[in-house]
Amino acid sequence: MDAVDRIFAQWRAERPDLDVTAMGPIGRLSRVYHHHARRMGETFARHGLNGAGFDVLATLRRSGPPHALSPGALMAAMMITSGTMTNRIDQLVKQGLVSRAPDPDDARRAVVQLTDKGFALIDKAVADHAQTQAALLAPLSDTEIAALDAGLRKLMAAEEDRAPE
Amino acid sequence: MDAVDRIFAQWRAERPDLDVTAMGPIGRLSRVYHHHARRMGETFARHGLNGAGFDVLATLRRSGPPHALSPGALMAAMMITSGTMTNRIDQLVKQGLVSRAPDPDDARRAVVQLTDKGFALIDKAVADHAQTQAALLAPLSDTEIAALDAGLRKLMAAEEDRAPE
DNA sequence: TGCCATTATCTTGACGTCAAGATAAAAGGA
DNA sequence: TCCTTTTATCTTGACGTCAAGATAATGGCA
Repeated sequence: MDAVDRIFAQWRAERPDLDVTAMGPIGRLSRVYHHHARRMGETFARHGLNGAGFDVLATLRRSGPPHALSPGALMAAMMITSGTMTNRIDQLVKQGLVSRAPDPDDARRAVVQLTDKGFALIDKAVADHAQTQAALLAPLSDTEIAALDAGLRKLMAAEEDRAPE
Repeated sequence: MDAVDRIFAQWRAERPDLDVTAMGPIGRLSRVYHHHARRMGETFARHGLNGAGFDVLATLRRSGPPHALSPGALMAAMMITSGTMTNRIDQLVKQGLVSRAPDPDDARRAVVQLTDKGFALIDKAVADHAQTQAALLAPLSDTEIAALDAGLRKLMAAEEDRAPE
């Protein structure tokens, strides 16, 4: 009987005409997500970052040498809007973690690249982050993780089918 | 091979020293959560609400007659800060969906209560919401939903143990 | 070549959230 | 009773995000 079960029971009592069975898994997923976000945010903060900044640095880092992408490519990778991307890059430039230069081949484009400082920072932060993520799943056995992941994978696939453009 | 698998493969190539196995389930959970939030937001919008307003109205509705709670009780139910709560109530009062009155027994407290208009609105909106939630889980069989929920429940329990105050 | 639709990025304004602090009332001990 | 601590709510300022629109360069077609 957790917090979501209690909400479920309240709805059963107040609106017995409704089928609220989906509420359990969806409500728990939301709570777990927010818990993960908070824990990971603490990890990022230890490196002077927030989730937004970490995402950009990590995307550049894992893209491999020369650790440079256009704002548009970063946007696509993170599923955020252009205004958000501009803002994120501004902050990281201000912190000296990435550089922004015009693209010589297409003047509409910019090239966002990890600085040495940004590279060193993200390489440490991502190692810390991987440990945090492992800790978040530690309550589950490998079998349980696999079952959870299978369900999530199927839900994610359904979503990607839905918005194919 | 979904988007998260591709990110995973990039990390394996760039940082083979790290154990990034937890990234898959956690990354997928985040994506699924954001997809759910977007879909549910569309449902709320059809009723002139956003997720914040829906949460407040739904919490009051399922609390049963007289459909009234203090801001503090609402805060605890939704795990948000006091400033956020004040703002949410302000918006709903402005829309005529809830009333805010001083508590006669404790002048520090307020009593937030559903208006008739708010009651009628949430009763329709929550029915719509239940359907949306069911649709979000439709890609999974009952067995798969149970397996997913079992994992989430365990993660949620671990979180609640962690912050027991 | 010249023009127009498309693409890429940045700007603006609004929103919801939080952290920290202000205000005010209640509760409890001396 | 008085005073301190605790509790409940609201205020303020900052942040990250988005939607819509502005700006500017590219590419394809006539």
